[in-house]
Amino acid sequence: MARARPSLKDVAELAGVSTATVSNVFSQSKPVNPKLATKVRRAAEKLGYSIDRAAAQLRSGRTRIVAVMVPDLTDTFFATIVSSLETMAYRHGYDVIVASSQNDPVVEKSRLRAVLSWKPAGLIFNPCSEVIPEEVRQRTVDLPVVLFDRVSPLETLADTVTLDNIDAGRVAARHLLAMGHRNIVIGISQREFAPLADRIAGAVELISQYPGGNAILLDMGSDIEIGKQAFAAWLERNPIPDAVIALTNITTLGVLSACAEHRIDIPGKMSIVAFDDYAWMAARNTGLTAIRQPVQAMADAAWQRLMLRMEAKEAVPVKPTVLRGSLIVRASVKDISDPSPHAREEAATAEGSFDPSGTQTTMPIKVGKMIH
Amino acid sequence: MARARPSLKDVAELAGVSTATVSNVFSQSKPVNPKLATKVRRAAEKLGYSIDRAAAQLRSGRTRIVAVMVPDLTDTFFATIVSSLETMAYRHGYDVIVASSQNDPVVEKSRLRAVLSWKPAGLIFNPCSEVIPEEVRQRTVDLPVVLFDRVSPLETLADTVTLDNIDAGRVAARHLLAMGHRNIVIGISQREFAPLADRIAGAVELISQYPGGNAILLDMGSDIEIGKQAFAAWLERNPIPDAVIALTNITTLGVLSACAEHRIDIPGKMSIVAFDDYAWMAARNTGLTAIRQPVQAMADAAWQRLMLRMEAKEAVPVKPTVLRGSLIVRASVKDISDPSPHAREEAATAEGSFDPSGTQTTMPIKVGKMIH
DNA sequence: ATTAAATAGTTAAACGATTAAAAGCCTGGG
DNA sequence: CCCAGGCTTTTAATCGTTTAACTATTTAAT
Repeated sequence: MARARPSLKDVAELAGVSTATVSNVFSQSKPVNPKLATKVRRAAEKLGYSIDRAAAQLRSGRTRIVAVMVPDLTDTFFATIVSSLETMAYRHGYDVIVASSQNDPVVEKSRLRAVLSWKPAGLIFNPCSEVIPEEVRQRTVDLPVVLFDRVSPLETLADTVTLDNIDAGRVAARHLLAMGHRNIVIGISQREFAPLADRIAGAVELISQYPGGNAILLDMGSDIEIGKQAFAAWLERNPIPDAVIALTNITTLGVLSACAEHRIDIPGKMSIVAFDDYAWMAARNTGLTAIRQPVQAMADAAWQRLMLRMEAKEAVPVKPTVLRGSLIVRASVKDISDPSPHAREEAATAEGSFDPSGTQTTMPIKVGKMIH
Repeated sequence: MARARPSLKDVAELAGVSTATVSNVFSQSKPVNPKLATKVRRAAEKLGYSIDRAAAQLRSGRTRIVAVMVPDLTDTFFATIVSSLETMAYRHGYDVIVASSQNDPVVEKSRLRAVLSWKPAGLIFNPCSEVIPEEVRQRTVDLPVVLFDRVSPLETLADTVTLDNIDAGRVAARHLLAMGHRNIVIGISQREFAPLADRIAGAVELISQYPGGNAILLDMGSDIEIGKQAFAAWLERNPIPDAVIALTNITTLGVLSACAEHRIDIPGKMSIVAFDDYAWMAARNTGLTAIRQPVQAMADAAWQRLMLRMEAKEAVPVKPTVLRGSLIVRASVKDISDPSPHAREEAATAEGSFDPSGTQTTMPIKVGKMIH
């Protein structure tokens, strides 16, 4: 009973064919007589045969592995992406190797080398900083790569899949402006990251060209506690703003903490629109109005591009995919516009529609005021 | 420049030694003269040599892979565990293959087979249901396995790492009782899961033997929306309870949603203690009092046991590890005890201390009332 | 001085698949 | 009837390590 694991040879013997035929049955790289094929399959079944990855890989030099690197698995956004990718990969016969860079470029480099040493068939890479490491740049020619999330859609190094962050910034700002808000703080964690820079650009553009609009950029760091203190410190030296746009989950939590501590009523005294839509945002007395990223669509797009490249015979031209976010209106933005008959804009809520034109130009930034 | 990847042989040639020696230098399975060793290493460096996993594995039959299976990567609790395991594994020269069963036993089985086909050196398994699949049971003899979280500490099949859920249930109940609460709803997602069963046991035990104590078990399903409706429905047919113990993140969110919708003030009209400590729980006007699992310690313990087994020469006896949770007191529990001089209990906040005695007995359950 | 034991390094045979190249086997046209 | 050409199947080499078995060298013990 406790016999050694059966090999191709055993199957071949039992089926009365050569090992090559058995191999062809499983890899379907060459056609095999259906009669023989079933015989082989039956034999394999009987022996409980399953292919040996190591041997197959050694000989063929290929793998069915895709490597996925994210800045932080702990963040639900990334975890959801990974989970979704895992499902799709599995469905297509690939296995996923995940690595998290813990938001540290040094760790990123070393983990990257580790996952690349698996000789994956493809790489889905979400850089933790604004610079794409050399290891990826080099491999971009011989390895299917798709860059994800923390990259500019203008990046030409490889396929990219990103949110339309400029639009997202605009949507947040437009909503706030339409509701009568003028003094708007933009809570930032890492100003350099492409998505954040774009969100800022989009929001600032609209706010600063609106009569009386005043966009205030506030760096809150990449830690909730620090963000809370930064926001609290700012509040001490300034009047409460009409609203804040929290550009990330971290900043949202920072702002919320500070407001809770300083007893600032939301949306009574101050409104807020958050980024990313988490379950807890709805389970509050005042649900958080937020811009939702089409997580599923983003994962789909990334996988689709990667597959295309992995399975393609010839070179595939680089293409950026930019997806629209959607505004989820809940209760954290108060309407303080004067009741005169304004044209009140509708909240755009078309979830995750593909943007067919993959092109995008960066908008000029006008900053109303800047605080460090 | 674009030469083929160098092999052991190339390194051996350049260093002027045999391939066996080079192999020994890298695998350190046999001692080699330090002088030679450095020569080999230098040669390897020069060629940019790195070992070929597939070949090594094919020949040796061993891997440096550990498989990790969780019910849902999307859940921060599991994601944190995975992330932590990944770090530790990497540090010890192992690679991690993650798979999520999406809380579906069928998916679990198939993903399990997939990860096992990697011939991992170890498996950290967090079942998605209360039954441990056959695939794992069988392998438990020849494969280092540690069972995690959703298992009973009484399980003898393999090492287990769990929260002391009975104690956690007691701690929640004790806190509530001490604050004067008597009618306590226990919000449950999946009654069968060992951790929840134990939390229930612990809480019910204390509540029901307390004078006037009344524990009400309420099934809220494993979905926030459903949980919200279940709780709301219950509220319509019953007076608002003094407090609720939400046994999982899902139930917490469900209760919170229902309360928000029905304008039930927390903790004014009703108190709540949650399980698991997420960042958003602190960033509220009334921070959530919750029982925190020592996530890091749990991951550490799991890894430590697995390592022990993977590296051990002889059989290692099965050992359960049970870790204590800690009560994080914030603002969601109101003190409604009468002001007579009671002995007010201290909140136990010793985070993640190891419980040296790995044994545990299940407490008798007395249910005050039961509602479906 | 002799030999046994210990140590270090080498040789060469695997491991289990894939895949060129060779070999069979048909089919149909001349 | 023969042979070209298109299938399908087989043969056998090969991928890059590890490792058992062997050889050579040193050390220790008598």
